[in-house]
Amino acid sequence: MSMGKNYFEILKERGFLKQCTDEEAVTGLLQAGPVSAYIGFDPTARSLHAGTLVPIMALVHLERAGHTPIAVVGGGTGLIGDPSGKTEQRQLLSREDLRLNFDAIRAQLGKFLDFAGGKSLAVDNAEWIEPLNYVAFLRDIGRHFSVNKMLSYEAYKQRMEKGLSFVEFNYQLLQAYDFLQLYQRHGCRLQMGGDDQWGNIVAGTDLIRRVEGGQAHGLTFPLLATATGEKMGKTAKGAVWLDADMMSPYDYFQYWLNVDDRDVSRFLGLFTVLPMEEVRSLSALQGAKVRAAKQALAFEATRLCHGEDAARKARDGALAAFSGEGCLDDMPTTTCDRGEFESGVRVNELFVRVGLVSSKGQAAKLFAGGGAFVGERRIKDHNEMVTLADFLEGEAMLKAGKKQRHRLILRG
RNA sequence: GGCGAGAUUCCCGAGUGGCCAAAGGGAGCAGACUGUAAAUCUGCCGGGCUACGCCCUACGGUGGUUCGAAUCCACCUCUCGCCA
Repeated sequence: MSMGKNYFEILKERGFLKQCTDEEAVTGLLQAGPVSAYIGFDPTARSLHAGTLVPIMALVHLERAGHTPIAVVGGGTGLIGDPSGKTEQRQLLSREDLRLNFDAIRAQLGKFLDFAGGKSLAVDNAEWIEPLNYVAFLRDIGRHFSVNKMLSYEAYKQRMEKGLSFVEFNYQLLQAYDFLQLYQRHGCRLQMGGDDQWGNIVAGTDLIRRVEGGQAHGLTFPLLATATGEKMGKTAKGAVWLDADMMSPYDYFQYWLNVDDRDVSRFLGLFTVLPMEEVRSLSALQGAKVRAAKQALAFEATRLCHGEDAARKARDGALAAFSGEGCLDDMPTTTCDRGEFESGVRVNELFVRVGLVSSKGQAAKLFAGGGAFVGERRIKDHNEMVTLADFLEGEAMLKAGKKQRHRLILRG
């Protein structure tokens, strides 16, 4: 089979690479033919969020390069909880919760990767971790680990201050064991992950060498923060979820459109599959033109997560709401009975009903700040009424701040 | 197991009997300026409501002292440090 550009080069030029066990060896491995490589995903929530998008995209590129991605959703390790980079002990999840999370996350990854067609694999490490026998594990696997060495890792040092339970201390052994299992079962030779996973990844390559005498490799991605120093994927309303029920494609699109200018270039490389020539030319845009780059970023990111149709709708809706182009039907819209506006409807109730604010109290704060509009009319008081006079040809635009808009349509 | 220190709102961090929904900073939201950007300045910033007032919930947990407790007492839980 013919391979295009080396996957390693792709990672490098798109900004995915932080550390690698052996650049030359990995390049060679990838050059030689299709390779299985894996990344572990934490099943601690019902949905993945924008913070886990970097590893997901790394697998997307891997699949596109003709290799075989393996997504390990840690049903087994999830029972323990990775202490890396955490300052406090993780809450342990029940098996049932993990099961539900696992199914949801696998379905979500399935939007990015081709599990159905067999180009990518999704596996649950509970398969080999749950049956483990303690004594056998200690004897066969545990003997390869040096406590002295583990204690010297930066990942554990932090926790040495705060306290680290024995359960968590064992996490690294299990992740290394995952790698070993994947090496044996699927010939997996490469593990990738966030840079906080470095220690765990290297532990896996060591274990494979000791147990199998085999050579495996690891590489890590930089841990992303936005230009303002925030963790990726957080907004006022919470995480930027990849699940359409938890965050609509329209809002997802808006999230990417509103990123800081300084992040656009980097994000285009990481979160789209646009060719690098295009990424570079978009990144070169200056001033107000940066918005064109953001449009591309938002569209591509939304397309990958929610599909072409949803992305188009999100874009058209956003255009309609903010620039008068696009299609009004694709922006958030609520249809109301004409009758209720004859006598008038209280603004605060209206804003709550269409979901622009979460409660009347929130509405009151918005009004006090001067951030609410019905059409061109600024709302200052929660007792104001919205009547037929506020509608133009049966429609009215509600605004909450500069970035949230909602369309009302009269019926009857 | 012993001794010492500690647990405050999304995060950091003040607060030692009423003036405490709790200083200050960060984050966030809103306004002005802009490009649905940044920086800057201004306002908001536990929640709800029949809203210039009322009602819930909150300073690790439980109980107590008091007219009144984040603040005092007792016990418990967890964390950190030293010792075993």
